[in-house]
Order: sequence, then C-alpha cells, then structure tokens
Amino acid sequence: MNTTPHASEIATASPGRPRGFDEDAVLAIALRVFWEKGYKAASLEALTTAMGINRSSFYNCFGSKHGVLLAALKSYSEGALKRFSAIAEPSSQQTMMALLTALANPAGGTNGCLLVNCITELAPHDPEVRRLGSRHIAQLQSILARKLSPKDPETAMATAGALLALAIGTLTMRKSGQTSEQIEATLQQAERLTAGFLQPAAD
Amino acid sequence: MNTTPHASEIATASPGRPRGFDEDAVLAIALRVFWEKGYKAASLEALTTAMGINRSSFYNCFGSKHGVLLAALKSYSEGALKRFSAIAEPSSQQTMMALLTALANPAGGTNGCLLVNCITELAPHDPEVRRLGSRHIAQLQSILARKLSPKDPETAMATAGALLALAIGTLTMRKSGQTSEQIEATLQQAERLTAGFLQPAAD
DNA sequence: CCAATTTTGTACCGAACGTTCCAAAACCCA
DNA sequence: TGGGTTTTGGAACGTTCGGTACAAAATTGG
Repeated sequence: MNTTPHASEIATASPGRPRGFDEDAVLAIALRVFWEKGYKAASLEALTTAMGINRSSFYNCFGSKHGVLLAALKSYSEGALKRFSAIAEPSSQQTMMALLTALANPAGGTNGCLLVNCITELAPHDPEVRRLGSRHIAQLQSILARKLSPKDPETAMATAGALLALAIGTLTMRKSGQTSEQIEATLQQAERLTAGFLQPAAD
Repeated sequence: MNTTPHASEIATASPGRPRGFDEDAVLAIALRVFWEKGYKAASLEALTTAMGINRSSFYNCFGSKHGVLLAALKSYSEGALKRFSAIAEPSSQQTMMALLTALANPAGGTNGCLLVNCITELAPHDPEVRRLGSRHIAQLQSILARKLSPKDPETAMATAGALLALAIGTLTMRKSGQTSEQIEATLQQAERLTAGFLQPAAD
C-alpha cells in the first residue's frame, strides 16, 4: 500500500526492501498514458510497460488502476493550477489572450486536457472523478476571476465562467481537426466578453 | 451485411428470412447506450441486450461494434442538425438564448452531447469519428452563423464559433456537477459576444 | 547474522471482451 | 413443395482484461 501520502516527502527509513523506482516519476508516465489513450483504453499492460515496473509494484504502490488515475488527476490538477496561477494578470486584452491560450493548449497536443477528457469519459458514473473535476474547474474559474478583477471577484465570476467554457469548448474543436488558426480566431472573440474589465488590444 | 444503406427506404422484397427487428429502432437504442456509457464502456452484451437482438443479428446487420457507433453518430448528427436548424432565427437576445440552450442541453441529461463525447474519447485515434465530428461541428457553426447574420455569414462565422465553443464548454461543466443555474449564468454572458448582431434583451 | 518487513518477478486467475461459426428457422420464388 | 437465400439462436473462439498468489530478493533494526 501507499504508506507515504506524497512521495516527495523526506523518506523516513523503514524496514524492508526499498522501492526500485520513483513514485512521482512513474506516476507522471501513467498520467501521460491516460492522457493519450483515455482511461478505459489504457491497459495495465500499456501502463506498466510505459512506467517500467511490473504489476506487483504497480498494485503494491497504487492499489488499483483507478487509484493510479486519481493520483494522476490530482497531480495534473495541482500542476495545471500552479502554472495557470503563475501567468501574469491580464492588464490588457493581449495578456488576456495569453491566459486563454494557456487554457486552450494544455501541452497535450491534440489530446486536450486530461481532466476534461476524464470528466467527459467518466464523470457521470464516477463520483471521485467528478469531485476532482468539479474542484479543478471551480478553481480555474476562481483564479481567472481574481485575475480579471481582483477587487470584485463576484461580478467577475460569470465572465470567468464564460471564458473558461470558451476555452474548454475549443479543446473539442481542436480534437475534431480544426486548425490552430481557427481556434485562435474563436478565442479572439473573448475580447467581447471582457469589455468591462480590460483595455482593448492595441493592434 | 447491411445491404440497404438506409433502412427507412422502401423495403424491396428479397429472398430469405426477413429481419425480426427495425434497424432504425435498434440503432436508436444502441445510440442511447453509447451516449450513457461511452464507446469502450458499452459492451456487446449491454448493447445487444438493450437492443433486444442477439449477436448474430447484430453483426449481420451492422458489421461490428465500431460500425454501429458510426451509424449511430450519423443518425445523431442528422437529427441534431435538423432540430437545430428548425429553431427560429434569433431576432433578439432572448431567442439567441434559446439557441444556446438547445446546444447546451442535448437531451442527454448529464451525459452531454454524444458527438462531443465520442470526439473526446476517440477522435485522436479514430479518423472516421474525427471526420464525422468535424463535419458536425462545422455544420453547427455554419447554421448558427447564418442565423446570426443571414446577409453576412462570413463575419458571423467567428462569432458563431465562439458561441459554439461556449456551449460545448458548458457540457463539461455540467458533467462536473455544476448546477443548471450556474450553466445558465455562464451562457448569459453570450450576450456580449453578439453585441453587433442582435438587439439587447428587454429585461 | 538473524528475524522482520517490504518490494519484486513470474506465473496465473476467472471474467469479460469482440467476434465467428454453424445448424436450424423463416422467408421468396419457381 | 422444394431449392435458394437470409436471419436467428446459441455455443464457442482466442484474446485481453484487471487483479492476485507466492516465493525469491533486498533491505531494516537487533
């Protein structure tokens, strides 16, 4: 079982044979596999091979396939929120576009956002995934609202929700084959959503 | 094999035992199963049981599980586009909201839109699903643009793309557990996207 | 060096998967 | 009625699925 809640903690010496791999590292690989294939399509064979560990280590460390997914989703959410928070506040429409572009290009190429994928595939029948997805989306919206209008987050929440929905929607469009140019043209329309908050772009 | 491309055609009498079921009817049921469970999670057992036919009839009529999916997606797209086209043109923001609400509530309850689900789950690895999804989205956007500004569909395309992305994005939000009130508040922001085209709402 | 403890390798489990096979059944036409 | 043709029922196919059993290997503290 996974005795250490976070592997990155100080490894308190314990009896028994030590792990032959880095938990966080193999979890990051599992995350990639889920991202590329989806949950159901990611087989134990594919997962363990990519991670470079065998089934025993897999189950000993993570408990179950579903357990790995939840761990991967938590890790993904944590990283994505941290990176998103770090982007500068949008003092103009240009920096606004940087925020939206970050949301609409989650480094997964044509694979979209791992959490959105898992929400779509699993949320209706998986309460734990639904909870993680709900938290992630809510926090994205809060961060975005705070960036839009630090003094008045309440009114900004609705706008942030629309911007977020817009960005999430473009993920599906990209998967369906739309070009980056089309996606950008769609995202450009976000200017109209932020009319009250930001200065228009200079160009 | 499926000799009749569309079952709804005039049944030309042919030798041999006749079908004991209505192709369109059982296809509609398969569609529902894919909608509720997703593609991979929908087993042959679940499909054939729900459809009320056995595996032989299933394969004799549709060829494969993937074949049924494609047939279901075509049927779904056809129906959705027809229904969407039939909605009145948005002469004001209120009727605009009716259009958006239609897109954001595809009668699948919390299951979203079948095509969006399948794009998310399969498109990156399934060219046929990607093609169907691409066509569907492109046509939704065209119809919407024509409704927004029949005289100038070109300029309206970008706005339609943003409205569509917004609606698609809310599907994920709903799956993650957001209430209908939150979704509606998000969709309300679409008013700002259509500023140039429509009269503001009366209320 | 010796228990105690944990991880690792391998083989294996029963269940479920999508698909196929084949004979019986049900129809058309002659 | 009988040959041709298609569908239907049901069993069976080989594969893959997620997960487990168990003993060997590797570490700890005593």
